[in-house]
Amino acid sequence: MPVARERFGIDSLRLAPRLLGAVLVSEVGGERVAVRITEVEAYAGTDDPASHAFRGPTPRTAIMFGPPGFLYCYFTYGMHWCANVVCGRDGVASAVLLRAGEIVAGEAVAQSRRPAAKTARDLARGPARLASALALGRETDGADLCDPASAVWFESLPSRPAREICSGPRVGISVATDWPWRFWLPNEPSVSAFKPGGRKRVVTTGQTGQP
DNA sequence: AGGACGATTAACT
DNA sequence: GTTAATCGTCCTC
Repeated sequence: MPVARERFGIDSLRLAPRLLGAVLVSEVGGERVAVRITEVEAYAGTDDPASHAFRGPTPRTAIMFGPPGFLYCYFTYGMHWCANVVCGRDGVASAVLLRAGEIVAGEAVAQSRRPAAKTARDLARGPARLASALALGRETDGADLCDPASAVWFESLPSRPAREICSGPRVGISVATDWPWRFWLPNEPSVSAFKPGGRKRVVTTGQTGQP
């Protein structure tokens, strides 16, 4: 059973830490793959210069301005797809980029989709790799994560953030680089290496955000 | 109509 | 550490 839509109806900064440890499942082409999310980034729509939604809705970003609980997939660098969870209330373009995870089911399928992956931890280490392992792309853009018949859904979503969470600047952006809106679980092999844009690591113990 | 660039990855030196 | 690959999207003319 998918997670109820109202669970996604919160701001990206509050949803992002809760997505750490969540299990996302995709069933595309009859093949099922599940991933435990270990790294995410929050994007705040029209308030966030790094967000695709910053300059208002376009055909590509329209899904982010709608109700929560949908998948926003976008194509980048001429060859890769990345996937976001649309959150926040209807009309507010809030979303969380899924940056990395650990494959917990369908590893052989994931490996067949990611032939370049040398080890299991590389299967979903990075946003485009995660999308590729789960076959998220043009076909799943706009997928309703809360529809029981959907090809993509969350099997679990922690009601509280993990006990220990790290945060730091987001990766691969050129604006708002000092906003610590990237979140990851410590000691996870699937979390991509830190890249230019920030060297600091802020360890948060205890719970993050509001209940 | 044209062009710059990107929420990246893999394969190099 | 560096760089090619590759094309949809969006901005400018």
